Amino acid sequence: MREPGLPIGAAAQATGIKVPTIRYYEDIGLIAAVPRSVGNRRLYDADDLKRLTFVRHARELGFDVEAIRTLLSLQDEPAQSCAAADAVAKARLAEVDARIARLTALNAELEEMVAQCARGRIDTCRVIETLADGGHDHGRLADL
Amino acid sequence: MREPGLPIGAAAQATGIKVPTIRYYEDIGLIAAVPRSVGNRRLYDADDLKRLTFVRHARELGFDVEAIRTLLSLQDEPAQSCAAADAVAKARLAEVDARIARLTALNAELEEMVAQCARGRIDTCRVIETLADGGHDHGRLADL
DNA sequence: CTTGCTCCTCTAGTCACTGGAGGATGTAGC
DNA sequence: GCTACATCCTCCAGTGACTAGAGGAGCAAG
Repeated sequence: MREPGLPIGAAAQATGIKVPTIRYYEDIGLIAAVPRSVGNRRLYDADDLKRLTFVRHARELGFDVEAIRTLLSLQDEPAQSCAAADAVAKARLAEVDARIARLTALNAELEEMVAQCARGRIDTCRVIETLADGGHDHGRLADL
Repeated sequence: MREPGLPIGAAAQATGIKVPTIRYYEDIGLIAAVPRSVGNRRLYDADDLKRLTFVRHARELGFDVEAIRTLLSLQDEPAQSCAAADAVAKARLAEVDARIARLTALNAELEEMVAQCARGRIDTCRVIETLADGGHDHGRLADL
């Protein structure tokens, strides 16, 4: 039972995902290809919009595309999906916690820099020196 | 007064930046090209290591390459650099604060998801439903 | 029937790296 | 001096998750 559905622009508005991004998701197989109109336009019905909204929300929560793929496949299974979905969510949670910790440390350091800069004379400004000192090993360069 | 200096591998170890990344920084002109040995190997002296460390630390603090370029150019100017460096740091601080706020909200939502899943029976797992609901508009997809 | 919008595909660009191929150089042991 | 072997060199391609543009086709209104 597929109703005709909306063209991609309307789907984009409805879901808050940009048009090229929707096409991209189809390209990489994250979202199945939807049926086309006679004039070859994509048509999105209510179910498709739901799936797109699911993806958007998951992306907002920081799940990467692979995780979302997993989640989407779990969605179709009835039973044990819970443990698996839980694992994905927990992994994400751990990442988020780590990031918050890192950013908090970072915040403290930046605030110190700005404070020193604000009250010091020009020759005592230590914004750059603070950075150059090498500092306190916040972790790797990767994925702040 | 340039001492001979270390080869790139040792520089990488000393600064915590990977070898290809150091070469990449030179490529994009973030770091000036260092002198080479007779055998065409890059040689890094103490000053170069300082500059690399500066870059690493700035990247850890979440500055993007353009901001670091600005910071590095400010470093060479004597006087007004403080105000400019301060502005860069402040802008970055605001971003960091925003990120922390976002991640904290996200953390709460993930924890709720996981908690519901953990104590519920299989058929009451709500990880996927929570995602599918479309949720509370945390902002854009971009730069979590 | 023309204007102007939305849509199509395809290609290339973004950012900050990361990895590999294929070849040159440096060092340690024999 | 010779042989391993590690380290270095350059260049090119790939990553993730899009984003932007070219060039063309479809569609709805006046």
